[in-house]
Amino acid sequence: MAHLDRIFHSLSDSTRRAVIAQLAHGPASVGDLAQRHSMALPSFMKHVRVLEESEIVVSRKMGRVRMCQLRPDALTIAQGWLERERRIWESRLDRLDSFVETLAEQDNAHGHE
Amino acid sequence: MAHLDRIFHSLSDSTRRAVIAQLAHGPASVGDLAQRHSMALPSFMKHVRVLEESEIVVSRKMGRVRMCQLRPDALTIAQGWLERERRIWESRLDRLDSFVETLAEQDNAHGHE
DNA sequence: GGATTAGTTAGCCATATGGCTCATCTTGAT
DNA sequence: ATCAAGATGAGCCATATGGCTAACTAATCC
Repeated sequence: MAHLDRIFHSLSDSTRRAVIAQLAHGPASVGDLAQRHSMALPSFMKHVRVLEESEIVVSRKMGRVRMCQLRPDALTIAQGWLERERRIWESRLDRLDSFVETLAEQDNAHGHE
Repeated sequence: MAHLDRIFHSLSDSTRRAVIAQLAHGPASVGDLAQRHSMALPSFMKHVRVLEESEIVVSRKMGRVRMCQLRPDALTIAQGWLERERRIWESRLDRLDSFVETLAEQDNAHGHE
């Protein structure tokens, strides 16, 4: 599960989430992305690399500019995991509800409303 | 957005994701949870604490046993963020499609610049 | 009461993270 | 040909993370 580790780790930093949010609106160069975050470029580059290693972002160099963009399926893996767990959790709550209902019915067995 | 930071950080560790997965099936004590992960209890407790600080898990002590359970809205915040970003990203791709179509049409009409 | 069980606290350690600066390299503009 | 711009590489630093052991507390069991 090292991939999920990397994906969620990427998402755990607000700078990187901001980069994702920005890239959701369209491709941008490292410089463009860096501008909004008052941070030295080498520091910022580390974030870009983290995003690339988690396969959320791809980039390629055109001239001296590196253009970055989101991968089409960037967030679906993370969403998939969350959705699966939530489903399990909710189906359990449903069963629990009906279990509680059953209990309630049994409880009412001798005093029907 | 320190809260999102903490949530995604919690999710970035496979031990903690396993705990969430287990808790999705129902409450469990710290001991129950720890058993499957060959790890010293104090190490494991740190994970539990991380999960509590990110408000994914709540626990309360009954006797000498600490019972843990998922919070009902545990994963919705993370899902919400992911869903918002994906929506932006996809609506942009839609616009881009029509933009490319438009370009193609113009290209056919006038030639290039 | 004494032993056992389930956590908890404290502290150690190696590595990872996230920031910085300074030096370098490549490309684009003049 | 030179210079500026956009990255990139190397390396420093403080703090955080994730593991451990050992010692302690508090509930339960015999």
